[in-house]
Amino acid sequence: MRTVEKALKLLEVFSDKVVEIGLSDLARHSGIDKATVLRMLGDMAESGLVEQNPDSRRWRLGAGVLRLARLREAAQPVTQVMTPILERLAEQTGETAHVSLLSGRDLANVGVVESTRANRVHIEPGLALPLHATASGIAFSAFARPEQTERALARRLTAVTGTTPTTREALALQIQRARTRGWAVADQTYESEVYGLAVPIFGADGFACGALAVAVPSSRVTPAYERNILSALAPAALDATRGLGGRVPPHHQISDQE
Amino acid sequence: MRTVEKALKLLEVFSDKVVEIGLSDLARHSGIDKATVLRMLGDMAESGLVEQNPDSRRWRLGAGVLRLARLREAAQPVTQVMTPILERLAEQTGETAHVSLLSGRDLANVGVVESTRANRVHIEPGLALPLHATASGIAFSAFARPEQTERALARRLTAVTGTTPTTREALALQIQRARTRGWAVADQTYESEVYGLAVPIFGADGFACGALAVAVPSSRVTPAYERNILSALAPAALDATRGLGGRVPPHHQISDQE
DNA sequence: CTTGTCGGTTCATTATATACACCGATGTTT
DNA sequence: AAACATCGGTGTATATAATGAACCGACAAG
Repeated sequence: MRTVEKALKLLEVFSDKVVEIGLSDLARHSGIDKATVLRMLGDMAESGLVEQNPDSRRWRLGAGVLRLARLREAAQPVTQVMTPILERLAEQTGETAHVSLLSGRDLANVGVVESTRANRVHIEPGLALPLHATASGIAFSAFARPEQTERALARRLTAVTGTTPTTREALALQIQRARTRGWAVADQTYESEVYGLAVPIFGADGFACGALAVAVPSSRVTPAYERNILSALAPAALDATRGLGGRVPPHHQISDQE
Repeated sequence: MRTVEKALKLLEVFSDKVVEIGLSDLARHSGIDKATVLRMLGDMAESGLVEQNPDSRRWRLGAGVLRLARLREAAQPVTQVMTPILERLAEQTGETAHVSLLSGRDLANVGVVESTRANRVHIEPGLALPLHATASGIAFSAFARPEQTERALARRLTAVTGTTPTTREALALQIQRARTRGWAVADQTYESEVYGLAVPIFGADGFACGALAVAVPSSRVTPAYERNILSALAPAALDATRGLGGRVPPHHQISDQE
């Protein structure tokens, strides 16, 4: 594997659970030799991507990622544009709304507004969503550039829950259904007891660049509830696409019937 | 030079001026062979650090940086904590306030609130501030871990303007003055006609981890004006240190006399 | 005292990054 | 329209940089 790729893969250990990690832990986790990991961390620290806690000697994400995010946000204000859209969507549906964009192999969750209800779905910020196991991933894949869709289909499809599509055929069917409807559904394919509804967000080229989604506790889902969410998702997705400088392709529409 | 370091150095071309860049341009700018640059970009795209505009085939920062920033922000909410502090500081002083944290070799600007006055200092988000040429850099270096201070002094000190300190002795003097005063000043050492005042922000270890600063058009500076800004900076820096979970070392104080 | 683990260093081996030449496509100049 | 330049991207022999096992001192637990 390429060295740069390996080094950047190290960053994937970080999550809301793992905020800091020691050298040996990281080496074990990544399967890379300690000496190599240390050198990579040193290189990444030079550019501020990671930093070392001087007391514990453990490593964490560095201030450089904030700098890069600000640069990107100045060039294209995704967070700024999406926050009010997510807030309205969460308010209208009473459920957790989130937005994700293509980031390498997966969709990166780049914005969440949680429901205020006691029984709600929690989505951790910065989570990487697998394309085949989430409503967002299906909605994206259904309207992405053909080569992106093919990549999603060609990957090894790991079962996250019992209902995750794991064959190319099953995933292709989901994508096809999403393509005709204009939206995607994921019934506990990523987390049990979580039901997801998602619609694509389009880029300037008229292909999907991400997805807008609402996540609901399965227990609350009824056909009427679902229709209500979709009727809020459709205009929100349009706002999102326009706000990000994208273009909805002709003939695209969100049909609110099964 | 190490490969990972070289690859990450490519990210430094991006700024508010350069939002997208083509392969050949990037190769020329970095002095690295086109083929190598392309492979590095491919590796970084895999993890979402950069992405390719499918139409222009040019490269830009990817959604992955937003994901990483959200992860870090969830672990330590820098932006969230600093925004109200900056807003109050900008309001109290009527000038542009900004905060920066150590990120690799330099300080990374991770938050700005601009003055509302017509004649004001503009600071671009995500800017990397050289340690020797800015008030923030001096304030940081004066209270940083000794090895950080030494690194700052040992570097090649490039003249950015006519008044930038370029010898180790000149820089050491500035740092020493900042250490006794508790704050640093930079009179047009980075941008002409910009006067900077900065105070350190401390980490949990009692050493500086960044700086809080106010930037003023030189024409407005008088001793009284400066004192006024310092009296707003001092409590703001205390709030910042505490808000970020840091600890102000004993005996540290900000003296408002020259 | 023994044992295990930590972060970090060293250095011979080898796998990987590199640079050159080259490609077809696109755009400019003459 | 012919000639030329530049673009993004590819293939490959070569050389450089990544690698991993052994080792270090420090620390903690038993």
